[in-house]
Parts: sequence; structure tokens; C-alpha cells
Amino acid sequence: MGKAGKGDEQNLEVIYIEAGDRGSLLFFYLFCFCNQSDIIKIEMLDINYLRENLKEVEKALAKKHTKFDLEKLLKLDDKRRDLRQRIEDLRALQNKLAKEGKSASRRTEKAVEIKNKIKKLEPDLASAETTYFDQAIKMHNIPDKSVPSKEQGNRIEKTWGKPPKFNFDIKSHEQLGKELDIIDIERGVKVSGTRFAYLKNEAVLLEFALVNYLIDKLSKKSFIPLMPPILVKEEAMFGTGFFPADRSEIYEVNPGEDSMYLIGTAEVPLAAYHTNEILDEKELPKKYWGFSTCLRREAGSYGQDTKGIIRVHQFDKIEMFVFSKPDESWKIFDELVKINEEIFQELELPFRLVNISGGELGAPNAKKIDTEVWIPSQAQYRELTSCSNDTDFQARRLNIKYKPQPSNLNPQTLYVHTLNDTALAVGRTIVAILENYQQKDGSVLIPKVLQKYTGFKKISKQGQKA
RNA sequence: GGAGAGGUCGCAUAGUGGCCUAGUGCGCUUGCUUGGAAAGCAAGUAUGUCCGCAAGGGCAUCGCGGGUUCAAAUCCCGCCCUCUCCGCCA
Repeated sequence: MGKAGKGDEQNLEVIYIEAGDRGSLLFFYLFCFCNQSDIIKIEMLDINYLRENLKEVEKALAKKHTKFDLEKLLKLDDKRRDLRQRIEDLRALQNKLAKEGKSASRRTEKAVEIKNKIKKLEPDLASAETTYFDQAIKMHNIPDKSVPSKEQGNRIEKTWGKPPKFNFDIKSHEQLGKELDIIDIERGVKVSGTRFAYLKNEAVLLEFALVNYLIDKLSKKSFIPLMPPILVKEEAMFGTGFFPADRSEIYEVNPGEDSMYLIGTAEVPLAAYHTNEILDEKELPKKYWGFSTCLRREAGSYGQDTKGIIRVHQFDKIEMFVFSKPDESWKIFDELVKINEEIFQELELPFRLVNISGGELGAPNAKKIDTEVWIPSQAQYRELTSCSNDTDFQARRLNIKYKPQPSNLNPQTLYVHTLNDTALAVGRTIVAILENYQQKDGSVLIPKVLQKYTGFKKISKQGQKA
């Protein structure tokens, strides 16, 4: 139910329609109110940490493209804290009186007075919570020290391999796809509209070969395989940070009826897998990989990548997702990037690692390393995979914790850290293979590591397998 | 799509306005006992937040949110979720 919808036009519209259907404006207000108070309980950020490290946090957030008024946030916190304390004191008194009064079994003037005082203060607290929440929800994760600022821009951390040299006029993947009869964009558009395509013949086999190659690879690294649902509830979208920020990217199914959302990445159901759980420390880090079809509206990207299948509404992806202890997450981050490197080294595709600057970092990310692979027809490196450490940002919203083992006297639960990393964006990898492995005669060789999975070594014009 | 049932501590259950500061059983932890184990016995067994050096204490949470009341797990309203049966179906 419109949980993350506060201040979101699209969502308000949905609510309004529903309210109209039932012909009640009152319903509309009730609906909105329930909306917020439900999630308002989530502590989206560590306000005490922020309070104690204000300067540091300010400095880190300055790397970002958005400005944050931390002073205001702290003031709003002070206000709700104060009101909460006053109400709690009154309640303590009320509870005491109720206990004393049970024998008397009758109302006293003092009890009524306290009751009324509380009733008067409660709306104030509710609005203070709401104001605080509205401010807090806009906060981004705090970028790591190693993240370049917006001004510095993305930083290339490493380059591997060299772009291939061709002694003939190269073709783009859409050209190759059409001539080899393995990618059918025209009919994709006919059936589903722009940014849809059919894979056909060897491209289909190549897709499954890539997937199988990766399953083998990840199985050796003790990841737990998951086939997640691709339709999720709003809580999952909110918890992973896609709502409210990237709402326009998400397909909604039967608005107002089912209000389900199609995932743009398996990250969403993988992250939400442990929602509201306290994990056993001994099991951490918990590493998963999930295969899913991903659906994205690509709203506002009209001019970009209009040709080919680099940017489409639907594609398949294998995503790695890790729940870790806070002090291990950066080590795991490096391990994940290492896997990205290994994969492209084995596929023998030239790539570079890019440390994404604060200017482009998503709200949940503390750091992000993209792996960009050389795309010959564009004569540039393009993003194929993306590894992020979201630290406790998602864990807070999804309420995923663990209890530290050395059960000292007062073992408090802590939020886990979450990391997500594309293991394989199947469509874009096919693009990279087609273009980098193309031959003068218009055929395409298959990377050695994949040949045992495809069963053929070459895709050629007649559709003959070599 | 039609008809019903239900959501209480990790699990299972009790609880229909104040003896609930949520009982009991199981599980788990620790201790006693033992050559060791089992059994037995004893104690403990949630989360959040606030105050406090700590010990400890306040408040909230019985699916969620409102309402009634001096007092709500319990009564009223709305919502969410789960399950069962019938129908349809890969």
C-alpha cells in the first residue's frame, strides 16, 4: 500500500483514483495517513552517528550531486525526541495510575487529565515524526573515502586487455545480429514496441551457454543459487532503495488492484529475501546468486542507445548478492570485483574498472565499481557489470540484522551490510562477444571458455555451426 | 472468480476489559549433577528507543493502523498478510 508514496506524484494519483472509486475523500486522507505511519518507524539512518560525526558526514556527502541539510535533519530529530520523551513520561504516570485504580475501578480526575494531555500531544509527535521522516528519506548513503567527488568524476582503476585491431570494416552487433539471423529487432518492435528484441538461433544457445558457464563458476565459489520472483511488493522496492528515488524506472502491474512491481534487477528480491530477519553470525557472509529476467521502463532515455540491444526493456541477468558483517563488507567488495575481472578475462574481452564518482552514485551506494567492456562499433568501453557496497542502507530499510556471537552481557543486534554485483548481464555480454569476436567474413567466433557450453565454435552466415 | 478460517515470545499453544509485569510445553543458553553423556534439577531466553559510567529503569510492540476506556492481546472500525475448500490453469 503506497508506503513509499509520500510526496510522489505518481503514487498520489493512484491513491486519488482509488479514493474516487469509493467516492470518499475521507478515505483518501486515511489512506495517506496509514501510509506513512507504517514505515515511519524505520530508522533509515543512524541519526546518533550523524550527530556525533557531523563534519565528517557533511564532507563525504559533498561528493554527491545532491545537497543535504543535515542541520535541519538534526533539529527535526531534536523536536520529535523531545515530544516523545514528554509523552513517555505521561504514559508512565498513566500506567501507574491505572494499576492503582484497578481496585477502585473508577475514573479519577487526574487520570482523565493525563489522558487528555497525551491526546493533545500525540498529533504533534505524529507530525514531527512525519517531517523528520520526509527529510530522512531523502538522505543518501555516505560515500566511502575512496569514492571520487562529483568534480573529480569517475576514476579508471584498472585496464585489462587491448581493444582488438580489425583489418576490415567492422560491423555493429545489430548488423551482425541481422545478417547472421540471430537477433530480430524488427519483429521485437512489431510485437512489443521499441526496445524489445528476439534472440534467435545461435544467440539463444549462446545465452544459455553463458548462463551455464557462470553457474559452474559460481558453484565453485560457494554461492547459494536462488531463482527469485520477478514480481514484488512495494516493501521490497522501498527497502532496496528503488522507491521513491527510481520509481519512474519500474513497471507497475495492475495499479490499485494488485500493486505489484516488476523488478529491474534480481537485487530486489535477493536483498528482500531476509527481510525482518536476524541472521546467525556463524552463517555470515551469506552469498547468493540469482538469475532473473529484468524489466526496466528506461523512461527519459529516449535519445540513448536507440540501436541494437544495448539498452532494452527486458533482459536476463545473473546477480550476486551478499549479506555480510559490517567489518567484512569491504573485503567482500574486493572479492566480488575480482570475480567480475575473472569472468571477462576468461571470456577474453578487454575491460576496465571504473570507480564511480559521487556525482553518479545511486542513493543506496557507498561505493560502486563498474566493469566496462570494449564495444568496437562505438569505439568505447560500456558498462556491463556493476558492483556496489550499500553498507547498512538497505539493511536498515529491510530490517536485516545479526547478533554478534561473543555474547557479552548485552549483545545488541547490528545491521548487516549488503553488497550487490552483476555477475553476468547476458544481453550486453552477447553484444560484446559478437562485436569483439567478429571476423572478416562476417562470422563470429565463440570464446574458448564457452565452446564446451555452446557445442559450436563459430556462428556463420548460413547458420551453420562449425 | 466463489465460499470459509485464521494471524499471540524461535516453534507449538493458553489467554474474551484490570490477577498479562503475556502462562505452559518444546527448543536454545548457562550452571548443578556425572568418569563422560543422557535424564533430572535450577536459572535464563525478543526487538526498538530513551535516561544512565554501570547496575538498573522508563516507554512502545500480541499482523498493521485508527477508535472506545481511568485501563485493551481481549471490545469497535479499516487495512495487510496467510491458509483451506470449490472453480480455472502452466
